Amino acid sequence: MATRAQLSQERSRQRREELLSAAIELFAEGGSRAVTHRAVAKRAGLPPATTTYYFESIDDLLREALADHITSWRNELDLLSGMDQLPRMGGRITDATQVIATVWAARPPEVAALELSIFLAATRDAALRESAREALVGFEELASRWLGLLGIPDADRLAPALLAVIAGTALRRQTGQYSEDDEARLMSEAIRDLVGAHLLGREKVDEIIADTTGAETD
Amino acid sequence: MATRAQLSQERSRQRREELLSAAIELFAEGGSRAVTHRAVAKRAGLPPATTTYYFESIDDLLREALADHITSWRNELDLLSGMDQLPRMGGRITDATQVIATVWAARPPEVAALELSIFLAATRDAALRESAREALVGFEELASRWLGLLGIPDADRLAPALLAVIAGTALRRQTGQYSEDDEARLMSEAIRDLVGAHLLGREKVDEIIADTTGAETD
DNA sequence: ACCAAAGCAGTACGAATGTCCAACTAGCGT
DNA sequence: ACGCTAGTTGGACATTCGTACTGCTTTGGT
Repeated sequence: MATRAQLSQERSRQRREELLSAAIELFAEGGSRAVTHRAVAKRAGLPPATTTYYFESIDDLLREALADHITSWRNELDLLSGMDQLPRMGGRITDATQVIATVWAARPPEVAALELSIFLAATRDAALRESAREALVGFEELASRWLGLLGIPDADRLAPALLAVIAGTALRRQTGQYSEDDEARLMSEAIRDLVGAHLLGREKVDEIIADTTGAETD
Repeated sequence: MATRAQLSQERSRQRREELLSAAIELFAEGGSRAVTHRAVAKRAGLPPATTTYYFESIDDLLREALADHITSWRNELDLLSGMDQLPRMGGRITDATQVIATVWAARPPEVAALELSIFLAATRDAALRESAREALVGFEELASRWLGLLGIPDADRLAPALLAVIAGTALRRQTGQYSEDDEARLMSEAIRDLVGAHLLGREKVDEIIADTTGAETD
C-alpha cells in the first residue's frame, strides 16, 4: 500500500499551503516588504529553512501565494455561481442590487484591499497577470449569468460596467471617505442606474441626454 | 542679504525633491521592495548618505514620496479644473464622454497602476489615507463641476458613481483583458448610461426595471 | 530488521539593508 | 581674516536578508 507515502505527501502539501497562507497574511498586513523567508516560516510556526525547501526563491513564494489566493477567490465565486440563489429573489432587480450590496458589505475592507493589491501586483508579473485575467473573466461570466437569470437581455454587454462600478467602489471604500452604509447605497444606486439605462437601450439614452443638455446650450 | 542662504535652501529643497522623485520611480517599477536608501540615492545621482540626511527613515521617505505624488496629481487635476475647457464642447454630453475617454487614453497604464497602488498603499497608513481622501474629494469636486457645466442637475450625486466607473475601468485595464480602444469604449458607454439614468430620475428608472423584469417573473 | 531515499531542520555565510557618525565643505556675519 | 553654523558626505556598524550546505529523522521496500 502507498498509504504511508500518500499520507506523507499529504502532510507535505499541507505544510506548503500553510506557508502560502502565512505569506498572504504577511502581505496583507505589511505589503511585499513584510514577506521574508524567516517571517513566513515564523508565522506558519515552522523552522526557518522550510521556506527555502519548498520554494525556489522568495519571489516564487510570494508569486505563488498571490496566485493561490486568486484561485481560491475564484473558486469561492464559482460556488456562489453554482448556487443560483438569485432567482429566489423573485426576479426583481432592485432586490438583486440589495443582494449584491449585502454580499459586498459582508466582505471586509481589509480583504477587499488584499484582493485589489493582488490585482495590481499582477501588473508587474506576467504569470500573475494571467491569473488575474482569468479571475476577471470568471467574475464577468458570473455577473453575466446572474443578470441573465434576472431576465436582462444582452447581459454580456452590461457585465463589464457592473464590475467596474463594483471595483471602483471597492477602491474608494479604502479611503474611508464614506461610511459603509453610504458605500453600499452608492454602489446599489449606480448599479440600478446602469441596469436601467441598459434596459432602456442606447438610442433612448442618447435621446434623453440630447433633450436635457442639448436644448439648454444650443 | 540672505540671497545666498536662500539659494542654498532652494538647492536643498530641490535635492529633496529629486530623492522623492527617484523613490516614486523605483516604487512604480518594482514596488515598495525596490525603494531602499542606496537605490534611491543612486537613481537620483546623489551620494548614499543623502537619503538618511533628508529623511528620518526609509518608511518616511516612501510615505512622503507617495503623499507628494498624490499632491502633484491633484494639482494637475486642479489645473484642468481651472481651464474649464468643457463648455467649448457645446454642452453635448456625448462629446464630454469623448473628452473623458481621450484624457483617459492619454494617461498610460503604468501611471494609472502607480496611482492605484498609491491609493491602496494608503490603506495601511493613516497619514497617507488622509492624502488619498483629499485627492478623492478633489476628483469628485472636479467631476461635479464639469457635470454642472454641462447642465446636469444634482451633479454632486452623480459624481461618485462616475469616479467609481473610471477607477474600476482603470483597475481592469491593468489585466490587459480588453484592448485600449475597448476599455475607452466600455468606460464611455458606462458613463453615458450613468448620466442618462441620472437625468431620467430614480422613479423612471425603477419603473423601467419593474416593467422589464417584474413582468417576466411575476 | 535493515537500508536506500526522501523529507526535514539547524546552521553558516555572503550580500544587502537601515542607520549612524565623524569629518569635510562652503557660505555668512563679524 | 576668521571662526561658526548648516549643509553634506564617505565610511563603518549591526542587523537582516536570501540562500546553500550538512547532517538528522522519518518513511517505504525488502
